[in-house]
Amino acid sequence: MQLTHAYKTIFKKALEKSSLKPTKQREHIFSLILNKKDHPTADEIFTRSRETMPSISLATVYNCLETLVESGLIRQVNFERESTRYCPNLKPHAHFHCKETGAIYDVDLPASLFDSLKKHLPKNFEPEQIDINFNGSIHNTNNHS
Amino acid sequence: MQLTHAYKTIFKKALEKSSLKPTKQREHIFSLILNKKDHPTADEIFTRSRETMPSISLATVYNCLETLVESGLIRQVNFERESTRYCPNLKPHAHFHCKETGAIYDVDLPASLFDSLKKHLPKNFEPEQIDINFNGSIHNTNNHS
DNA sequence: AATTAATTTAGAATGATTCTAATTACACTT
DNA sequence: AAGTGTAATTAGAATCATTCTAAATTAATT
Repeated sequence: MQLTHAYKTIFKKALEKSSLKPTKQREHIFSLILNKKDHPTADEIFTRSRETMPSISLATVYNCLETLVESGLIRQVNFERESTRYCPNLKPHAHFHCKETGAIYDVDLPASLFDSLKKHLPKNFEPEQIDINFNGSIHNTNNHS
Repeated sequence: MQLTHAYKTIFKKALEKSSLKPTKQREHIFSLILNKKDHPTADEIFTRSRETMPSISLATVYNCLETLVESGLIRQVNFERESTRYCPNLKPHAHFHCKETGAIYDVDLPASLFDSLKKHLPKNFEPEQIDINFNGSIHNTNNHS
């Protein structure tokens, strides 16, 4: 539940670039998301935060998540109208949502694929973010069937 | 605000396949979405419905939209946590969301692109639906700048 | 120590959607 | 045509994630 020195620097730099302060709460939530990469919801983050920071409030969790997203340290992931989830993986990737378990998996994609997607937009469309979401199920690959 | 004969057949067939009934309300809402392809929300559909069917309720609109989605006649489109929007375009395509105006545009994509996306999934991941959402702005292409 | 601005906090408010229970519509028997 | 049963519709209450509000706290600066 501690940021490495490297991440602490990234964290401070990113916040200061938007003239935001690297507070205890923001750092706590950032480290929590970094260290358990399971795409938690705000409420799950709230519960986990309180284990080591019992005084934190839900509003603060929402506030911190917003500032972390704004400063580019984490990404939001939305599936249908489920609660927003948060993801520390900043590499180009997609998400797979298992409709049976509700789990979300990162799917790495080459940047070239994002480029070819962009080619299909009209020239004056300027995408800032591209979200690719798979929805489906995960087959049990039982050996020796 | 009337379905063509061809669409009426498609409509009936699709519902009957799931043993659902082609009611007045369902047909009304389907025709409304087909004829104004601007990705309306449930609430917008509710308002438009009442113009010609004043007795319809919001709950019915939600119910009908659910059955139309289930029977594959329309698709849901979600951007962040905004209200769900509905789309009658069943061809493979993506959506572009203009963050300035909030408007949503269809972006046609070749099926081959969806295929190459699928190739990046682990073998036991079975996608049922792939959502591709662009978020950004639309530049004003002023001539003679 | 006093001033200021930003952040955190608790709890209320919001808003989209879903749920509930009652009513209505319709297909199928008698 | 009346009766029965099932599905669909309806109004309004309930839910739940998120945002808002206003007060309290914190930290940096004078």
